[in-house]
Amino acid sequence: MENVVVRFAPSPTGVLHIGSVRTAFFNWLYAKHNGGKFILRVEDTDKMRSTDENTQLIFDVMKWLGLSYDEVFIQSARIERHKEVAQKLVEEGKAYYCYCTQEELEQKKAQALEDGVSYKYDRKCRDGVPENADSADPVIRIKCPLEGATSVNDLVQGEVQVDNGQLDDFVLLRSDGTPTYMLSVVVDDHDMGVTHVVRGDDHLTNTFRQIQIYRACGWDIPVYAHIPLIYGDDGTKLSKRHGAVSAVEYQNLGYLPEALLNYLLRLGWSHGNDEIISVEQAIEWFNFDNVGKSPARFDLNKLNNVNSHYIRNTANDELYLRLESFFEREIDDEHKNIILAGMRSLKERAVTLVDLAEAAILYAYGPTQYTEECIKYHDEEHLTLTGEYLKYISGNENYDEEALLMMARTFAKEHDTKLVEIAQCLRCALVGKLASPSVFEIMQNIGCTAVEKRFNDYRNWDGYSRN
RNA sequence: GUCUCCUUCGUCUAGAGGCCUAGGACACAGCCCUUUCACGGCUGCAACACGGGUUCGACUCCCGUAGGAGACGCCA
Repeated sequence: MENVVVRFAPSPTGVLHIGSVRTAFFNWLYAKHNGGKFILRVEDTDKMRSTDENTQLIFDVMKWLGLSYDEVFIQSARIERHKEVAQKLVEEGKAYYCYCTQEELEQKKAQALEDGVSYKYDRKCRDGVPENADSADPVIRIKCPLEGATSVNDLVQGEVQVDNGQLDDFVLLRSDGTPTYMLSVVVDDHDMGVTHVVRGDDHLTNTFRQIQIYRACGWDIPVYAHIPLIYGDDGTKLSKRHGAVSAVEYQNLGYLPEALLNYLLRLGWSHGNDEIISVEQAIEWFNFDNVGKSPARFDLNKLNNVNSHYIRNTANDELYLRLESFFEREIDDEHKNIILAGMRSLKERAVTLVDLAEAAILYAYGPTQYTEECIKYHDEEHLTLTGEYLKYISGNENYDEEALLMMARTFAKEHDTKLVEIAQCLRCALVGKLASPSVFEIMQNIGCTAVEKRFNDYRNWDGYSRN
């Protein structure tokens, strides 16, 4: 494939949607796979709804995900060019001024709805300016063919054909002189040399309109690939009511970019039975043949699974770096080292970076409260037994996990009890709940003094007044 | 309503006419491992929407039906 040029063209009228992220990723992969160019184009022609915050968010998310682009454009900077094309089409008789007022069109639309027929602009102004044209600011509409059919050979959807009778003379330039999306995309894609348009299949029907513009301008039509949308668990287009939909939300929820990308890739695309696919492998394998045509539902369980996999497989020091923004307190060097020492077993238990950060703080600093289940190990028997175990080991030189465990086993046997009784009581003291990495590992890492302090705190806990 | 698209376990999917007694992954259940929780290992549960063709043979090809989704803006 020579000189592939693709683009990701989000509009900053809302926060960057997770579905858009997948579109961006597929574009990026296709460019990388073919050694082509990837363009980021912010489509902000709707000035009323576009915001700088959302634009910034797009850049931030792309950076977070590592989706680098070769060029970046802000569409509104190109408005003059868009206008120029519209004007030229009018001069060539391929587009025309329409003086119909919005009220007039609203009325016709309402009428069509009442009659139960589908509304299409009636082309009133197509063959010349009507007598009573008093609208000061007309729009420019394209002259769509009245007969025949338009077809595309989509890389994902296959051959799709639509009767031109379905098309109406849509607006290219608004009455305030600004271009519509339909015009802007086509002009920009052409000017930027875009060879492949990869986007959500909600744009499929727009394609037939956009092709009319290409034809009117006499330009080459790009290759299209319309990928299915991501649905929510109820099978409809993923939206806010389904939960988190913006890319930053997932970042804040503690998902790793590589995990999110891996998950999104497998949603609708496959490579045999492969589930964990690195970005490098994805670049090598990606193609549109293996993109399914049917929409996929977003499944948080699977994302969680993939995320925990990537967390487990990230090196400890690297993981610590990623974790820093999730810590809810300052960490001094001493405690940082404790966390690093415990990272191997901590990361095995985490689903998100949020979980991991929380568990790490607990590990290094100890509990600030105890869960209800700790009451069970807060009776005289457990406290005495565990207290004696701590006394039993206090004089020992080897304060390491293995030795502590061995001594606990011996101690339990001597006192005719089970290891689990001591371990769980210790666990309550050390982290305030019944699930954690090995208590003996924690003891080794935080040291004898901290262990005794945590145990005393636990002993002094007034567990029974909590209820 | 009109147009377009879709339909394999609950979910993501493998499947290019015989390899299918339909495979994998997530989720779920059970067992093993085990100081808890996880991890890991094993086992189980669970699907070709329906009806017609074509064919010696159909999850795979064709046609219908049903269901679902998307698009129908001076939004993108």
